[in-house]
Amino acid sequence: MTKRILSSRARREHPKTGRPRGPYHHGNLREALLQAALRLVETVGPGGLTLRATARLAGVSQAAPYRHFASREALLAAVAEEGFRALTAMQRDSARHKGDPIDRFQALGLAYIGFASSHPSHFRVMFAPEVADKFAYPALAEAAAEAFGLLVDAIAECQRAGKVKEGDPKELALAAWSVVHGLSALVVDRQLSELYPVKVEEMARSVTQRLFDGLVLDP
Amino acid sequence: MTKRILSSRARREHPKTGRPRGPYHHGNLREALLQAALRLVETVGPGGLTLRATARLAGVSQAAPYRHFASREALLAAVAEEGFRALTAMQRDSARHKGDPIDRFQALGLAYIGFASSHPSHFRVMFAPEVADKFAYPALAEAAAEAFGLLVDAIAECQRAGKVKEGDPKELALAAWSVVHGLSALVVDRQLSELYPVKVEEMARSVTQRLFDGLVLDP
DNA sequence: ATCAAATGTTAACGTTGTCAACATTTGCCC
DNA sequence: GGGCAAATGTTGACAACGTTAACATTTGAT
Repeated sequence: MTKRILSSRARREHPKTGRPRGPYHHGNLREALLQAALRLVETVGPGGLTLRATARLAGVSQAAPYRHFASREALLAAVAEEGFRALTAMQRDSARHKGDPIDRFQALGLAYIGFASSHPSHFRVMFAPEVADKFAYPALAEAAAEAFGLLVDAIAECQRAGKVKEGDPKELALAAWSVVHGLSALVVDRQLSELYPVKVEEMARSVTQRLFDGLVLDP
Repeated sequence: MTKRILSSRARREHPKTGRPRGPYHHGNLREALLQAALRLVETVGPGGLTLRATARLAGVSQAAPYRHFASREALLAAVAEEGFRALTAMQRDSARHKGDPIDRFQALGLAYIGFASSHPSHFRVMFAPEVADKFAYPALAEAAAEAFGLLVDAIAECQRAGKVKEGDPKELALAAWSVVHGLSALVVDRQLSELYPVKVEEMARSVTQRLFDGLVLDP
């Protein structure tokens, strides 16, 4: 049996609240709230991602989310975690079919920028100050670390293949992360509107190329 | 005569609001509000930077700010603008005494990261999503453009001195901006907490060096 | 079957952004 | 100087929000 998600609880509407009067228990409210939040963040942006709006979209009362998320911050953390997982998946996917380690590495960076520019609001939540301490949410911290780990591994792979300079792969990966994250943040925060939007891919290639010029070993 | 700033309006307190009952007109409320907002953003962070708190700190009523700022967003834009001006000043200052164009260029980048890590909350407001369209605030757009212009000019100078590859200086500057902005954002958003905080300067040098490796012409 | 735990609801509280209505002050024009 | 409009302040209201307390319903273990 498929799980019901969002506000599709059965039965008829409550005359006062207008909320569909479903079975008292939702069945999988946590997941439904997360889906509702993800939908909200894309449609109305991070500012419109409120607990009450999420509850409305999921078809439950304003206080129901507190059984599953301790606070708005906790909901944002869950949304951010989901973002890191989606980002990681997108990066893996775009690197999968590249044979050359350098190509794989570049694909990761381009996918990062691609994710940011195609899901700007979601990307912002992933780095929003509202989640003051990421490490208070271990699942979030782990999802974020996995994304960074992808870069570190790719660098190490390039080094093993003799295609990138020696050095601590973490340090090199930090430089790489900084470039792609920086361009992503500038794009998402509309600091580059003069050039926006078609040239994002072009800028991404240019910017990552500048970095490679510094990392790659020429024969 | 010196201008009164913040809540130092004369006379005695109002028995109900507790607010000092000063002369009805403040004299320079816009500036006082801006100073109050700058103080707030450093003490309580971007989330605590509310219109009402700003008004309280400036010693005026909750609605008074609306005579000078159309909305909270407008106040945030003014704070952001002030941030870009401070950043530009810091960058200029740290590059002033460098003779070599490359050194000047690196100083700009290090100053950028230095500003971000020493004023994280202010830095966040400068790139916050609440100010949806920077170009709705021409003074803000201009202040931001000036900071970017600093980088572009420094690159062009390096090129004239034959120290950096040929190419559109804007494009090269974008790569540079991306690196320093990316590292700044990662530091400010506490993505690098394992390494934090003493190593920021070290990371900054490392990361900018990686970029230079790609830009600088070796003899 | 019973009863505690899990999970939902309603109703409040304080805070916020914003606006309308009103008050005071300032500065200009005669 | 006197009067009057504009500038700039105040008060009081409203809706939306996060959060909590008190209560209701359902579920699952014994």
